[in-house]
Amino acid sequence: MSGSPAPSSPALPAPLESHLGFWLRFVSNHVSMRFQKLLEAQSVTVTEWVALRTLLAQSQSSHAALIESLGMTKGAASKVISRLEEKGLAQRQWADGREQVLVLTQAGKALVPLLAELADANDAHFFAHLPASERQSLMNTMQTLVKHHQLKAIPTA
Amino acid sequence: MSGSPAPSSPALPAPLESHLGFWLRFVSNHVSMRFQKLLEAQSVTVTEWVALRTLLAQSQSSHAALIESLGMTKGAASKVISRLEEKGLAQRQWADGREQVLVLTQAGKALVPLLAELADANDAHFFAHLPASERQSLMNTMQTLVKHHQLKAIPTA
DNA sequence: TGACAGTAGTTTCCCTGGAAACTATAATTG
DNA sequence: CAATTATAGTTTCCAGGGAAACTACTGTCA
Repeated sequence: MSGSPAPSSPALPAPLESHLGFWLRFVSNHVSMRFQKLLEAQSVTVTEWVALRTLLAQSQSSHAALIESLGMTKGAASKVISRLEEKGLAQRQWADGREQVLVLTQAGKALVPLLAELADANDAHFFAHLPASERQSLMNTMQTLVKHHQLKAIPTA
Repeated sequence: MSGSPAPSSPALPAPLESHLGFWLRFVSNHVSMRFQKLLEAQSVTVTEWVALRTLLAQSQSSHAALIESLGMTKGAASKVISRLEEKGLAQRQWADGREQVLVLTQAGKALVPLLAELADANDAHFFAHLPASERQSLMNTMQTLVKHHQLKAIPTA
């Protein structure tokens, strides 16, 4: 019982907490969930926010561009756009027969700055207490990862 | 056109990419999704993996403890456990009348090391190319965040 | 020009998870 | 000891997202 470790148990598997992916998922989930709560009052989801913000930036953006921003499948993206249309925040416009262009409505344009404040507040809540250098490192690391792995849309989309 | 910025546009809202939360979510989603793909061959989800790994560590763990590890509501946790039971990987045991204890089955115990290898591989795929110091910083930052905000179970659970 | 491959976007089906109602047991208090 | 309250866990309902089938248009090439 008190001897050396049994040779038949070849080292326990690494604990969950040893994985960066575990921590990223854990923190990220909490950040998103808190943001979702903030957005709730505006009846907007996190995904919809990302879509709206993307559309504001690109003024008129293709469906394909949105998929890339959202990092989701085209099917899901299509549904997001439908929701935004139902809420009167965005609109589909058919350019030529096959490709479509998306634009924010007036209501959409008006809403984005308001939501942006919530986004700022949420990010500040979670990260403002970190020293600036640490925030910068984190940002750099994330961007490095995205670049290195060429993370864009979902690979299987 | 070339003068100073129009005073009527009171500064555009911060872009999505300026938020750490955005990057965390983006990277984390990709990490989880790739891991999900790896687990798929074993018919196990990421959540189930977290539960299994937790149960291995704590040998016998309460439902409540699992909720904390999983970071999800008790309802969802209950369903995860049901799935694990259906798959013959874990088992509920009623201690006294109200609290329940969860244990891995033989099959569960046998499966965990295999899944652990996949977890290691996935983490390595995403993070191994980073210098060790950067990995360490990232880990530290995540843990600081968890501690600072006391992130455990879902606040509203 | 007509058949066929390719592409953009939508729809359907299914699974997962949160919210909250519900069940069953335990603790409290008169 | 009964009645009430609190707590552990389950179930039901609903929303969001992936997979893949489907629709509709656009080439391309014989």
